[in-house]
Amino acid sequence: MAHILIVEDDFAIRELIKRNLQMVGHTCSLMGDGDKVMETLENEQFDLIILDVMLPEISGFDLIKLIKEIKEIPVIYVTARGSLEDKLKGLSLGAEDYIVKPFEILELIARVGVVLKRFGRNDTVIKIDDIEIDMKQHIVTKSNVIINLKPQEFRLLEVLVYNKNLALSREQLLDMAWGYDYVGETKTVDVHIRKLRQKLGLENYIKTVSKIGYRFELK
Amino acid sequence: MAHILIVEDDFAIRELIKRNLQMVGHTCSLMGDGDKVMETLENEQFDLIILDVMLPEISGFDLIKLIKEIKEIPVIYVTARGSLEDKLKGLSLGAEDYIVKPFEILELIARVGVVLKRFGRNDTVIKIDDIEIDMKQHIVTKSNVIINLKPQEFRLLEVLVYNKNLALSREQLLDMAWGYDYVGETKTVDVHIRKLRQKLGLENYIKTVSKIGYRFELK
DNA sequence: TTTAATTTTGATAACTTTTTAATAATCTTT
DNA sequence: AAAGATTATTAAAAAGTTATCAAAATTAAA
Repeated sequence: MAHILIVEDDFAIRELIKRNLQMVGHTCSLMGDGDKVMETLENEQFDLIILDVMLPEISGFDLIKLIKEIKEIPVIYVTARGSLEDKLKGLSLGAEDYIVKPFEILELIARVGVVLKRFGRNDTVIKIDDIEIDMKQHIVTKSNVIINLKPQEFRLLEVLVYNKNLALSREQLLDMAWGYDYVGETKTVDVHIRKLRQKLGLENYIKTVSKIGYRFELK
Repeated sequence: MAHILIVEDDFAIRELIKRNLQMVGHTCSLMGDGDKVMETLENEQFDLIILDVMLPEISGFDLIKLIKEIKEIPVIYVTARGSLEDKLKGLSLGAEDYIVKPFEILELIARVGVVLKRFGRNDTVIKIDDIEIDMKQHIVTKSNVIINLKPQEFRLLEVLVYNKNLALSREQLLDMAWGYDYVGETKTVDVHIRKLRQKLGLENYIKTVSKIGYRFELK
């Protein structure tokens, strides 16, 4: 999927972000301070930077400015402070989004997804064994045969793929694939999961996590 | 359709552009810097060049100048968001259009289409089974019988053909075939789709993508 | 200005998708 | 191993979307 640079001085948070982004298939490089960011950007291609604005040496805001001068790369910045002013400052400097600590890890993943999509850097075709999911064409094939998925099945599949290897509760799945304002039973998730397993032969990939929900297991 | 040269130093963006132009049927050659552009142009025929103005070795603006000296070939240049001055500079040097990063991929495809059309380099006749669409003359025939399409029906057909295999929402279709400033119901798209299907017997080609819109499926 | 042609809208029919609810199967815990 | 709880499976009901038609509105032409 995407290659992401994480610049964050707190070791625990750095690792937390990395672990979770890796779990859904991104690759990550880590940095504890802003010193070598510009240098690294010269030599390595990234699809996205996640940047703490409270760094020991250099202000994250200054860094955004520098990054934007040399590269057309999206930045999501992480801020502890709550002031609206700070948030706007980062955005006006060209950051694509921000997130406030402490944050929900699923929210971070979702924002990363949105930004990557906006920048057209995420995969439009995902392959699992003989299954191909083409996000742009809205077509799913298995062994090159088109499998007709209902719209809601497709959305659920997207969410599962995008959050692969994470255990997702039925409520989370409803939020993400049906929308936060959805009202209805969680049972409908089960029924849709069944359809995906059946139509795409994903019995070995979509695992039931008892008492919680489901997890899409991918290498 | 057309053969397009993409000169862009950012690998991800280069591939992104290629992928999408190929999806709608163009062929592409890629270059990471401006060094060999002139040389390549001597040996290979292109219908269009997409050129990043921020290249490592040579300025894209200088390149436009050089290209225009030796060839009658349209150039669309890609520039980071910025000054009006820059945009005008490229146009005054003879570029046909420009696009600002980060860009919507559909917008790029649309601009490529417009420029190719203006230069008369895109296919003027497209064939689907027994249907022939003459883009230049605005004439459509089925089994050599002229089918009278209303102007708006033809514009919609053009957009569908030009974005073949992509799932397009009613809103996107309105933007592209009716114009971004169009105000009105999306229903009118449905009615025009019906007309095209009916008049041209395209029931098996223009697929409904439930909850999204339509997709024109071609080989 | 009147007439003709085109486009849009709104009503309803036809169809598709989603949800629910009931029952069977499976898993967990004691 | 049995009871209790959770999940799988089905199919019918409900909800939602798209297709179709023709009248109304708009635009262009005479």
